[in-house]
Amino acid sequence: MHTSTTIRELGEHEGQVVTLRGWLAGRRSGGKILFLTLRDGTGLCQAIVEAQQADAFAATEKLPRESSLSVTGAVRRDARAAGGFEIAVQQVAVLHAGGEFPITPKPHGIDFLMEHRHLWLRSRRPATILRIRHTLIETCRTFFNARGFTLIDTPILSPGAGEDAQTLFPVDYFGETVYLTQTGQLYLESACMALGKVYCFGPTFRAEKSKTRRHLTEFWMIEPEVAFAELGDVMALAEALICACVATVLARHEADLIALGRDLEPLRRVQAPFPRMTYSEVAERLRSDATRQQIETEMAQERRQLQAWIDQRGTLELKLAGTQRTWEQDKLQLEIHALRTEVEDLERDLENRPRHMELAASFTWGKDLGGSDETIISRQFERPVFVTHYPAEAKAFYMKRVPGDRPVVLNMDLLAPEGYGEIIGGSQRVDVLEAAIRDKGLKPEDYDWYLDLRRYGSVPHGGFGLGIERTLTWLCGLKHVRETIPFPRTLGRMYP
RNA sequence: UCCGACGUAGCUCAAUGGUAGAGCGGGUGGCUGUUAACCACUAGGUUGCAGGUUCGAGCCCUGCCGUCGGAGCCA
Repeated sequence: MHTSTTIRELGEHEGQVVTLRGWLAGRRSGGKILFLTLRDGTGLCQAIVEAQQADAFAATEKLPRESSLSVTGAVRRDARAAGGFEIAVQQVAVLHAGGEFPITPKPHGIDFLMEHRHLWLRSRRPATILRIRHTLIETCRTFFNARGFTLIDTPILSPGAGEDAQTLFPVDYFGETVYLTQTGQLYLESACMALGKVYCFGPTFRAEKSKTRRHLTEFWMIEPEVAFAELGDVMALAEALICACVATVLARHEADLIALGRDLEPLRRVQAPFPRMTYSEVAERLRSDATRQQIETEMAQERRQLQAWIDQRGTLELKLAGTQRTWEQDKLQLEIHALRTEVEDLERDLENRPRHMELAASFTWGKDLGGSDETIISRQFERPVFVTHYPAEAKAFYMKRVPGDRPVVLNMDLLAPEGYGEIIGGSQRVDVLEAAIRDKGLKPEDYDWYLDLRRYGSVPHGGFGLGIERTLTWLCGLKHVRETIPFPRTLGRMYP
């Protein structure tokens, strides 16, 4: 029996005979020599099988990709191996010879990949994103723990609406209808009155019939709640949290982010203080000539980019027609395929722009900001932007009001830059509750326990919710939230 | 719920209304340093489903189903 090790630690065993256990990620053959690529969850490495090792050669010569196996052999340094080390195989034990693996090293469409999400996770890109997700979550927890917050697990089954009854998932609970939680907030407020500074982290569910790159029906949210906090304190907390998340992800995952194609410069610019605007200022800005001109400029740039990509594709296609060697054709076809996807995305974006411009130009005070409005505003800043003081009519009952002709609430949304939009929503909480509930057409008796919080020693308090998937989409520079969660639940997809 | 695009081999895509093809993946054979290897041969199709127009439909029309993107709503 030889030392078992992992691919990550291979370099520490140079010259020794070790055993690696993992999956067959790929194979190339050279007649009397095989180049296996092994994957074990810590990395990838090359294993060499020569024909003299007759048993090992026979065992792996036709082994399908993604079969599981353990290989034993000497670790040696070789510049030709990716990672710098390779293993010269002496023995192979096939743990399970698989069937033909559906996902090939060639491009696939998103529908096919999502249909095979359980297998797609083995590919490098999903695994990279999930590791960054792990870091993001760990950073959030560490951030709150270090500041004296107590973790409170709030229930997932709940008797009533947190925000909007229209978007609740009903569940049969021994003959009664209860709902999957949309937020832990109301329960968190109770715990806040007991422990001062608290946070919850868990899945939340919204039955929104939205099919956009920003939406999941099941997503994870981290929500802090702080006693004696006013809106400014809540904003300062959110700002510090985002700075910590960006800094930690940059520090630990620079290579991963580059592998995902993320431009690091915009992330490096994420430093406090973030710009702050009121809703009314945003409404004016949306309707302004400057914004219209900005969108037109962006569209002109996009059209130029689109033409450049189309020209580039044409050049590559010509080159492809004149190319003999197939490996070069292969590479050209991949580039053409990637360009085609980029062109399609950009064309779609350009199609939507006039509509978004129209929506912004005709924006009226009182509406909540739409996704396209957030995108427009967040493209105007290099750092995340706070938008505060939304119309009370557009927001939930539990936000504290500022009285006036057109009442606003002490709330804030944080918009991620580069067009990503809202990643945080929060507020200072209401203290005169019953009237607020009635104003929203809700029944106070449904919220009796929550009303108790204002009957027994209420204090000013506030908090916010951070959407993990949207934040991760922004950090990784992805086009769609569905890649940031292991098994996305969207309108129209429940499988696998 | 509404608007738009798409649906061809296991996968990614071609195919003026006129004989359904390529590459990858699979199979067989060859090659001792490959890097999403390469070379030769090979199998693989009810063109999403149901109607319609036409001498003739993958292509045109209608309906349905599915996927993708957007609006409303939202983290």
